[in-house]
Amino acid sequence: MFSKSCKYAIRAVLYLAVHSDESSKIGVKEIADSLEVPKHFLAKILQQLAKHNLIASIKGPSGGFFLTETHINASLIQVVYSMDGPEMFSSCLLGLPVCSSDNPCPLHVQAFAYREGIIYQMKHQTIKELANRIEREELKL
Amino acid sequence: MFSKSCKYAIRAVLYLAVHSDESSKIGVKEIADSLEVPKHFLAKILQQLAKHNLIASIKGPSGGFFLTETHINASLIQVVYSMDGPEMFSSCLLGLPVCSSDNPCPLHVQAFAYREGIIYQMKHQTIKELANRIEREELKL
DNA sequence: ATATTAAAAGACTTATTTGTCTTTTAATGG
DNA sequence: CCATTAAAAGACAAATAAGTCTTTTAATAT
Ligand code: FES
Ligand code: FES
Repeated sequence: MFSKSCKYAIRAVLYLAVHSDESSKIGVKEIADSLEVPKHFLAKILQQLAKHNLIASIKGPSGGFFLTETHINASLIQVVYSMDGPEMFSSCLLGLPVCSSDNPCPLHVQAFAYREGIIYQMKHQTIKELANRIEREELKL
Repeated sequence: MFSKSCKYAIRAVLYLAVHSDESSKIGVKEIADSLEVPKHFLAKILQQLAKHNLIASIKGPSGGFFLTETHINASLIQVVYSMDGPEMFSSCLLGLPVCSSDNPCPLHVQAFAYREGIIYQMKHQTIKELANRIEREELKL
């Protein structure tokens, strides 16, 4: 469903949501170590997220990555979109050229419900809310 | 979610379910043309399905691929399993090493529920039932 | 038997994704 | 200003997935 880059991106953003803020930035190394993902690969992903204004970054000593109030009140859907593009939201489970309820494939009904369910959550829940739930319920990253 | 091979495989099996039987076999060319997928690539996929006994094949003149009564009463889940292996049924949406309700990732609740929905359908519906529905509702392949 | 047909098998190429490494740029503190 | 720190940028390399092509094997009909 998601590419590896996208999975790493989601986890990294949530990690930042839980652990960082304006005054305590976090470096790639710490994130990569915590999430157990390749450091340099993650660096490129974080760069891309920063370029799309989904996370903030500052160079130099005491620099690193962090989320501002704006970032943390956004939804995860932006992250998915910036990593994997729009296809995920609209593509047919069987790879047919269009996915539509008017002209559905044999698996459309379930597939559509599945996709919409996940999208709905990612769209209508802020990163902050997710981060709170992660801390409250001690969810994995 | 599914690899391209797996998508082609599902579509090909459903195509055979609708159009073939013991007495009217179908060649790779016809299937590839109908589904608009690369012929030689599909050939390898059909070979693999045949080797796993999910479809039947006969060489030579008037040969081709087809489904027997046994094949058509099986479920699609076998096809997925034989192409993409068991990961799809058990892997975490965020790529964490294990997916479990005991130790869930932040997206587990939705991801799990909806995944189970698709798996349930693929597991408890026979290929024959699906084929009937495809003809009745004129679904795409 | 033999020519024909179509799948089986396997070698190979291309494309995409994932991962690594090095160099450059910018911010900070002394 | 200068040394240090950490992200940005970009060039590569490896791994996997997707697709192509050729040769071999088996079934059929003449
Ligand atoms: S048409 Fe296939 S999932 Fe919607
Ligand atoms: S733990 Fe991530 S989907 Fe179940």
